Amino acid sequence: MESRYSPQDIESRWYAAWEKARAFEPAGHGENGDKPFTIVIPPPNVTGALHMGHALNNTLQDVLIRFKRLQGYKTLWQPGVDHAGIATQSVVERMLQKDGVSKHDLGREKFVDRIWEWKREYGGRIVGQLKRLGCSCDWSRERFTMDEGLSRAVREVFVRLHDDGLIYRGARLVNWSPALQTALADEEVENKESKGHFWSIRYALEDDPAQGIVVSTTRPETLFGDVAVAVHAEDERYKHLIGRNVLIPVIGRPIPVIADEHADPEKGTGAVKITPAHDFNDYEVGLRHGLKPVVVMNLDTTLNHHAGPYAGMKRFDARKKLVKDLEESGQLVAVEDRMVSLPLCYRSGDVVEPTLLAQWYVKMAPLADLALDAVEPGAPGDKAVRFVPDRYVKTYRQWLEPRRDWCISRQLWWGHQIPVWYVASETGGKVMDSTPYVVARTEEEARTQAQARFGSGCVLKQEEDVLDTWFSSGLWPFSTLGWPEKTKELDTFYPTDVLITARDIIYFWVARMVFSGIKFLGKAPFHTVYIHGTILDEKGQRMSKSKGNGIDPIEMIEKFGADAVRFALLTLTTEGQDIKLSPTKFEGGRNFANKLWNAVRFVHPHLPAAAPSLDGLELSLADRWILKRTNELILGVSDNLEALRFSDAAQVLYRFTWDDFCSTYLEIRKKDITGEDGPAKRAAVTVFQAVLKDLIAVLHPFMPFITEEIREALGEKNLLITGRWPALREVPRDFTFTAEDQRAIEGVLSVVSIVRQIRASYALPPLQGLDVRVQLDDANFAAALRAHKEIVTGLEKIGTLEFGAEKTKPSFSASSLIPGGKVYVLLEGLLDPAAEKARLSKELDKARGFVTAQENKLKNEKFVGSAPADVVEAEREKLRTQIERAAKLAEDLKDLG
RNA sequence: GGGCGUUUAGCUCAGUUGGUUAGAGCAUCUGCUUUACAUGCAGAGGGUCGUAAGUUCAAAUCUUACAACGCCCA
Repeated sequence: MESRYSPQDIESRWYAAWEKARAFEPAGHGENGDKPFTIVIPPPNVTGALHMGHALNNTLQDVLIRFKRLQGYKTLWQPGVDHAGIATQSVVERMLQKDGVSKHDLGREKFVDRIWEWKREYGGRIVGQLKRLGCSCDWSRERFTMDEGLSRAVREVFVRLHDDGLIYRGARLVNWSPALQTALADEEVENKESKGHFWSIRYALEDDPAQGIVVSTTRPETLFGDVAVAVHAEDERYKHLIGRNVLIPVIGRPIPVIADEHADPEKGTGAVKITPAHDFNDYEVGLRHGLKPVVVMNLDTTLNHHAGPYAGMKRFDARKKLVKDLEESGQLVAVEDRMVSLPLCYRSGDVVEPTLLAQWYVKMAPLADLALDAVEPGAPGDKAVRFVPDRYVKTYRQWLEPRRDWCISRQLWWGHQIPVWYVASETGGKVMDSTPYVVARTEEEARTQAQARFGSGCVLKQEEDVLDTWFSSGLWPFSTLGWPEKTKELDTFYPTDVLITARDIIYFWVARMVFSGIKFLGKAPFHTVYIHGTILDEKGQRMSKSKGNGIDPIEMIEKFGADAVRFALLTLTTEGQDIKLSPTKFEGGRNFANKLWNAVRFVHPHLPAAAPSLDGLELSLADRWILKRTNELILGVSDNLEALRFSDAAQVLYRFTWDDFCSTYLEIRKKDITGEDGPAKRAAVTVFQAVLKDLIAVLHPFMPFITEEIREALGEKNLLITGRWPALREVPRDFTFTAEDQRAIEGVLSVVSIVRQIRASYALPPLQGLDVRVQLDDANFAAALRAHKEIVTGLEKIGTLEFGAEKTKPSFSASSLIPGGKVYVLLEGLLDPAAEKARLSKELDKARGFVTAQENKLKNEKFVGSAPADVVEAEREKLRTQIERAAKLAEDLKDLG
């Protein structure tokens, strides 16, 4: 074995071995063998490359899946990718653009073929990267949202929702992304504050141009679409104007002054222009007053004929010119700099234009209610969803509660084409808002339906729009398992268990999965949603391509190893907290792997060939102690993982491995392990091997690669990944460990600790044997420690070591306290009485300070009266020990003269 | 404006239901070529737990207010 663990050489080998063994496929063994445990991967975009957020998200999933697999569950980690409509279409469009080809040159069908080609060639990139990380997804079941089966699920859901009256087509205001030329859902719009202006413009009264009303706006170019000016009904400044007409500047079209609460007397001039076709608030105002919207902007952001002289100009050019013209004509009353909230398209960054267009919608109220009920305290078991941390229920509720209808149509070519067929022949071959349509699972079904209603000669034309990507990802927990077919997989693995994701996905995805699952399968898709934190850079900023502050997980894997990357991320994953990351954080993981590696490397030549059995061995106190600690390790890791406390689980492993197993146990038994064959050596190497076997099993979910490598070095035949979660060794059947043993090991270890402190403070070389006297208050305790003096001599270079109950302080000795006694280190010729005095005095002051505080506490009758008896007794005990400490320190101090 | 989170050692963070003399890793300092590991070993220093008030016998922990920083929504 190499003196340094080098992950690079072994990781791909083990991954291949797991795949070859089909270890990722659901199996199950033992008493849990029939119980399924399922996680569906939050499908990454097919265009995506692995970033740190993915690395964290998938590490967490892999830990749980490997843990449950070892426990014997029939585990399925369902992988796959998402077709990411907008992102993917843009990528391929950009590629074509380089060759000077537009998607329109190709036509829809050929363009979609090109995307499929692209997907086949580049789309699997992230899958390969997940493998580098060690993810044990069942790749034989990999799905893609555009697969035939998943597309069937999409059509089925569309038809069923439509039949239930939950899908409709309607013309209303939508978020229009001019750059992408598609409508967007509300969640796909990001509002960003940026510098803008507030222009105050005077509208003259129609019947008295000398009078007017000044309105303020951040988007003057929309004034051609104004249908009213609104003021507050109680606003004394404008009361008299209500009902009269004002003229839109430039074009002179008369519009009424109306009273509406949308006008806030405190804001600006208190009068606002109403443009229902281009503003969401105004749209509502328009509806309230029965005002017909006037559309002034085309989909390419040029203004239309309503804009008079500005017709044909792009929105921002028109704004610039209009402002200038208004200024010149004296109608611009004021300009104010101010921050404005700009709606931006989350993909293109373009300014979104609210636009009046016919789109397809899902009626959310009944579905949102299903999802909301799922997080109510009394929700029935199979319809209940809990969040970890539970505060995210609030985020989830906030999004669902408005029950806003969901715009699901996108003017894209890549995606699930909406399964709606217009009967074009009914409107002269053209598709118009009034054209009747049928909704069906297939074109054939559509034709049958249409012919029954419109006669055999009718001509059908399928809706050109595609569905929002989230429409299909919302079905992921069951569409991947074969729904709407009644499959065995669905039967076995639905509902799934835990969904692990990031908080920005709660809106987009989690809520939609929950109501889809309950609506179509009658059961929530998972019982638990674990929301992990966001990965940030060292300064606490989000990592992003544009900032260039990202840390590439693959680069880190190459530098430190996948296990190290995983372990570091797990250590940092405390409940829901964001993670400030820097490459140095992975060093800890790498060092940890190397530590374990070297421990194994050291003992390796001495390991017995046979499988470890504790029967008939002469187990020392250290042996029995590490066996007991191993039980605690197994329990600690299990409990923490069950509770989704990843960092705590990792911490337990780290502490055990580094402190207990390496620094303490291995150091105590070092001489025996490398020594002559005999009972001591046999016991030591066997216990080492037995503990190591359990350790690598419980460590495996966290560090799958190095643990397989070590397992192989131990000569084990079967892969660790498909092995068993270790059972606890029973006390006293397998070994004994009593309360006295615990006291004894703590006693000898505290002697070691004192010797080390004194050695360090006198700068004595590690190899200088020290003569040590340990004086205990209790002769039995002295005997118990004496029986295990080999632990002290194993950890420290000792000359002579005596344990006794007689209270004499050896001359020229440094002393310190351990619970129940004193430790003296003989330092003839070396002792520095002044330094020694200072050290002891400091200790004594501390102890006395504590005694005073403790006495005051116990003098307080309220404390003694109202605190629980066990707490009071514990405090009394503390006082007694500190009084004793103080007395002992004072004795030794006196002896120093 | 509404919601949520964070504030504990120089840095990054733990601290479960209030009951220790508040912990870890990194960094710092001292000493170690002790033949598993310098990606290491041994030891040490370092915190009035954001501020203020309150509840309580007892507060890093509960309540309220304030401050700073961050995220989400409008």
